[in-house]
Amino acid sequence: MKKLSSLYDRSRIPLYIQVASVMRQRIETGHWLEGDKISTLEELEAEFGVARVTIRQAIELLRDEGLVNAQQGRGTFVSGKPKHNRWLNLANDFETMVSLVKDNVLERVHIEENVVLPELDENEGTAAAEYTFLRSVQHNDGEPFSVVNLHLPQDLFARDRQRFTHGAALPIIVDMKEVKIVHAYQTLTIGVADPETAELLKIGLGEPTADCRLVLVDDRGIAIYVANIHYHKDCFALRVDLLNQKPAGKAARGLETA
Amino acid sequence: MKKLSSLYDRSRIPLYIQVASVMRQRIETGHWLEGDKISTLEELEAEFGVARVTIRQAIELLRDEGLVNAQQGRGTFVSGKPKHNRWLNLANDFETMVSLVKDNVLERVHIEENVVLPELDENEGTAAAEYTFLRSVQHNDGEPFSVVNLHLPQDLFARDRQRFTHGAALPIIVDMKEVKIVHAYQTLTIGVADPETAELLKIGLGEPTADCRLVLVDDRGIAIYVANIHYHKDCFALRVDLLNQKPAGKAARGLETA
DNA sequence: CTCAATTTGTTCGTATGTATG
DNA sequence: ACATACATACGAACAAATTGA
Repeated sequence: MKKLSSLYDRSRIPLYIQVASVMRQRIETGHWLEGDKISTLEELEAEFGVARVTIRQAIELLRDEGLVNAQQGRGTFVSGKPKHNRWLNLANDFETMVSLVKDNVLERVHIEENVVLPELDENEGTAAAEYTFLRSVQHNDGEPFSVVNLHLPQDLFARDRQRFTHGAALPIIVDMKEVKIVHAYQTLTIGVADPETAELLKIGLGEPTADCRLVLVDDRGIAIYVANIHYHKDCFALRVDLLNQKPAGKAARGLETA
Repeated sequence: MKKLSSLYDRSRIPLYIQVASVMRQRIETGHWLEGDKISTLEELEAEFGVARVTIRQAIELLRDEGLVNAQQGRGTFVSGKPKHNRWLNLANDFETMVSLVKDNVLERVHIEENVVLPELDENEGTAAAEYTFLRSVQHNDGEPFSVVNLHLPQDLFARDRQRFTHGAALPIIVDMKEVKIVHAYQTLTIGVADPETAELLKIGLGEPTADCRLVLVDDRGIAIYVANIHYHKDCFALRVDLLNQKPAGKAARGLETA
C-alpha cells in the first residue's frame, strides 16, 4: 500500500483532475502560451509529485477539450485557449444594474405564490407576510449563465402579475413610483451548485458558482426584492475602476474580446 | 455495465463529495436549520438519484466535520453550522481599500527582482521594462486566507526596498507624492488553486478561489502595481449597498457576527 | 408489552475508476 | 501495457435502534 501525496489528502478529488485543473488554468492565464511546448512528462511528474500515468490522464482530459496536442516523440503543445464567456453582469451602482438587467433575456422555469421567505439577514430589513417565488434562467448564445431565485412580496407581485411573470422584475419595481427603494444590499460569495442549479446551468453538482444576493429594502424597512443569483463561474467577472467608479473598459455589457 | 448518473458524467468529481457539498451548503445557508431532522436516506436517495450507500458516504463526511448527527432508528439531525470566516477584504472605493490594506499582517514568502511582467490586458496600461515580484500570504487567526502575487516596477521597488520588503505595498505607493495614480482597475473572477497557492492556503489543488486582479496605472500610463490575489473561497465576501456606495452593515473589516 | 413501521447501520457481490510501479 | 491495490458506486438484503399504535 502506497500513501498518496499530501495534496491529494487535502481534497479527495481525483488527482488527475486536480492536475488537469492547474494545467487548464496555466493555459487560460497565458502562463503556458498557445503553440508552446509544455514541460515533458518527466518534469511534470516531478513538479506535481505524481506518477507518469496520472499526468497522462490529466493531459488526456485537456486533449479532449482541445487545449493541447500531444505528439509522440516531440512533446505536448498548447493548441488553444479554453473559450471563456466572461461578461460583466454585476454593476457597482444601482442605475447601471437596472439598465443592464432590462436587456436580459430570461426564461421563467418556476413560479410559486404565497410562500414564506426562507431567511433574512439582520441588516436586510424585515420580511413581508407572504412572497411569490420566481425562478428563471438567463441565457447567452443559447448557453445558460445564471439562475435567479427571486422572492417578491405577494401584494407587490399581484400588482402586475402579467409583467412580473414574463420579464425581469427589477425594472418593473423601479418604475413603480409609489415604491421607494432606500437600500440595495448586494453580497457576493462563492458557493456550490445544488441539484436544481446544476441542472439549469448544465454543470456538475457541487461545482463552484458565483453567488450574488441582492436585497432591496423600501422606506418602510421591508424587503421587497430578495434575489439569490447563481452565476456560472466561467461567465462571471466583475470589473471596476476603483478611482472612477464606473465599469472599467469596453461596453458595460457584452462579450469580452480578450 | 451500469451507466452512471448524468450528474456524475458532468463533473467527474466523486459523487459522494458532490452530494456532501450540496448538503453542507444547505446547512450553511440555513436551508436546513440546526437541530432539524433532515430528509431520510430514502428521500435523499430519490432526490439526488444516487444509491443509498453514496448518501451515507456523504453524510459520513459531514459527520466528521461535526455538522450532522445520525442516530439509528431516529434520523439524521443538523448539529452545527460550518464555521465561516468571512471578511470583507475588498473595498468598493480606493481610499477604503488602502486603509484596509494598511492593517493587514502579511508574511513575505518570496521575492524575485528583475523579472518581466507576465501579461497585461489591453486596458491595463503599458508595462515597465523590469519588475520585482513579491509573494505574500495573509493570515487571520493563524489561518491563511489570501495569497498576493505582486509585480512592482523595478525602479519603484528600489526606491524603498526596506519598506516594500516587509509591509503592504499599496500604502507605500500612495504615500509617494511624486507618483500619480490615475486608474485602479479591479477584476474579480473565480479561479482554481495552483500548487503554490494550494500549499500556501492549505487547500486542495484545483479547489476554487476568489481571484482579484488589481492594476494601478500612473499618469504616464504605466502599470505600477500589478497584483493577482487569491482568496480562500470561504474567507471571501463582498458586501455593498448599491445605493449608498459604502460597505454595507457592520465594520468594514473584521469578523462577521452572523 | 408487543408489534409494526420507520430509519439508520452493515454487509455482500459486482463493476468500474483511480493511482502506483 | 500489465499487474496490483485501493476507491467509488450500484443494488439488494438484512440487522439494530427508535417510535408510536
